Amino acid sequence: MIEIRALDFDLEKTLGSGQVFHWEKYGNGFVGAIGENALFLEQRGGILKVRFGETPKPAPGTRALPRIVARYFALDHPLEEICASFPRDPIMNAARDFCRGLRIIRQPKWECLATFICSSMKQVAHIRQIVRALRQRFGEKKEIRGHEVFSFPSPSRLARTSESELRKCGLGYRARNLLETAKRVASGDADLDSWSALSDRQLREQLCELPGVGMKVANCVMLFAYERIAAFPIDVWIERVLRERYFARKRKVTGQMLADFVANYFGAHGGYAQQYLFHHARMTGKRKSQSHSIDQFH
DNA sequence: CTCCAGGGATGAT
DNA sequence: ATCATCCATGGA
Repeated sequence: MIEIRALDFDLEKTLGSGQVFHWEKYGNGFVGAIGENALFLEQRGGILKVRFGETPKPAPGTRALPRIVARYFALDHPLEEICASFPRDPIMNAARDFCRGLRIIRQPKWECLATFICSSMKQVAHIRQIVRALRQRFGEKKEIRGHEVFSFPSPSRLARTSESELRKCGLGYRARNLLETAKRVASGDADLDSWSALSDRQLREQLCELPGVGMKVANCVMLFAYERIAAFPIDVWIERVLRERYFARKRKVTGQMLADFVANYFGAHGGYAQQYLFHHARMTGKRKSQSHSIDQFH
């Protein structure tokens, strides 16, 4: 068990804000995995307590684990500075107050890309279910505190499944996109790591060539896996916020107008602003705000 | 039961 | 460039 100082950080908000989908509530904390490392996490004030499971042979040293956790949760991001850069308006102010301590996670690239290919036209609860099924069927089993945790399956593992096997995970028509993208990544045709060197525009262009990846998913992957914190995904929730709050009673607002507006208005840390607006809207929305919490184990 | 979801691809204006 | 339609699935 190790302890990490984590100031200006809210574990529950960060894990429950719809950027990652596999962490499960467990007691006063969460069980899940960072890459191949199965973990139990629990926050007590400014301290993040971490227990790790029995890992196979090449276990990262206990020296390396705190850094892996701190990097994953982006504890190095200057959150005060980022929040101070948000525009001052009633909507943004409310979201900023509500989401204090929420950080944009640095996700493994393939895991992030694959899960957001699965996310299209799915509620967060459905995505969690799909991701759980993919991990259980094709991932590697780990154990933490007597509980099974599965790593996310590699591109090559998914590349040698079939569309019908993937459909058994509840993927529907997304199965083909996930399979084809897995093949491109596994073959090296799409080299996700090398894309880190690309400009935002070039990276977005490469991502959008993958089947099942359009502007929204590309922006999610850029924001959640490539540290492009200006990337501003516009989903149905954000679009509703923009149209109802920022473009109130205006007609003929095109998608391009929304994209241009957010790029100029929310600025260099727009991705953070977007995540705060998204989480705030989803948690306080008038429509069905009951039981959005992460599923409890029993 | 109905409604709708962290959309994308395609084809018609 | 913008819009219409279809695509499966299952929680709420």
